[in-house]
Amino acid sequence: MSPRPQSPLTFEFVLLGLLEQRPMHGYDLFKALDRLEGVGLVWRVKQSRLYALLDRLEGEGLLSGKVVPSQNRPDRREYQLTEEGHARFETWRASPVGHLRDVRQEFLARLYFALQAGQDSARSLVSAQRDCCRRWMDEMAAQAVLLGEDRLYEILVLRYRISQAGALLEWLDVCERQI
Amino acid sequence: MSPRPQSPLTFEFVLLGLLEQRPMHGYDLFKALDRLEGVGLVWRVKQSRLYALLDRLEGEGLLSGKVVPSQNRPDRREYQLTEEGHARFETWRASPVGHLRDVRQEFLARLYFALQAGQDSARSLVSAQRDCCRRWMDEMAAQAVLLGEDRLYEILVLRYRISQAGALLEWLDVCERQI
DNA sequence: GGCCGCATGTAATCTGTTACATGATTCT
DNA sequence: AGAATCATGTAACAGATTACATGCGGCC
Repeated sequence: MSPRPQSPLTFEFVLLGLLEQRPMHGYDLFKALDRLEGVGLVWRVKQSRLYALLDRLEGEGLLSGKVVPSQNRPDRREYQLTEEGHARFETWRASPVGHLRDVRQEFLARLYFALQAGQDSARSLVSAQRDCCRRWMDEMAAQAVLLGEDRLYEILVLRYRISQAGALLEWLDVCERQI
Repeated sequence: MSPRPQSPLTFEFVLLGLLEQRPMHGYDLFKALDRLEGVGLVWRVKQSRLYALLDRLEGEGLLSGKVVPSQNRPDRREYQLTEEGHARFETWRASPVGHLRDVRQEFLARLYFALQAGQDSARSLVSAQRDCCRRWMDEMAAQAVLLGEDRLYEILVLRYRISQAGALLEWLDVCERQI
């Protein structure tokens, strides 16, 4: 077993996804994320962090980088996915997120790559996420019943979550229609 | 100028708020946050982090702690707000949050303490937050107009945000009615 | 001449998590 | 007898942010 200590959790997958489209070097990735477009709309990164993450992902065996020499400029280090990196990314892209709070960044990022992968990927992601979301709704509705009427704050918090989940469901429907 | 390097950003205020109600020691705070009730519903903390934060807040001059000796048990360290801690907390509690993403934890925490402080505090917080939220909506609507029809992903992201903000507005109305 | 873009990072610091440590008391 | 609660932390590590460093080429 080679030293592969940590599994990437969230943002790392965005890097894998961008590199799946085509091999790039760090600066390219930075520019891709620094514009208010595509995934860059939901997830930005500092340059120093980016380089550190690329290092780590290579250490974990999900990326492999090779140096491309160039004159006048510093050598560039071009990264591409390994097979394991590829496999892990596909799994990530196809799964819904498990918490309402992860929709804002994580689900939107998955959706971006699913759309790149084609209508079918995107539709099935959206529909899986909707199933999840319905389950959250049911759980929260069940919790609401247990709450005494005097717990004003707790009731409001729960209602907040339910209303956010409700809006999410409607938006997922919109997505399905637009894709 | 005493050494007060950092201003507390988010969770620290929750601690200030709990200590405003009555002086407590670390373990009390931990228990208060560890139950699925009140602020504990939206913000939890690990014990080790909690003790570290209390240290820091004392170093920043927002809390002062004094040791209360006890036999059989380790001595407890009881914290209370300093005047500056008090002032900073009041400011925090009365202001709306500046980003949609901060509603989930930060606004809900402020609401908790605003409710404790009385109906008027809570109502004025809710109404200030609604004004903010309306402004977000306007900004996003303006952005949406600039977007070409071919930018499917960008449109969906924007719609997601708008739908979340819309649900938030409705929920804020509910809050106002319930308080 | 000065600033922006290209292209890479390192170093220091801050923040948070995980795991560990202690030791009495009260509940089951 | 064993588990949970009381009450405090420390130490080691992981992660992110901030600031700094370099140096060329092209544009205004």
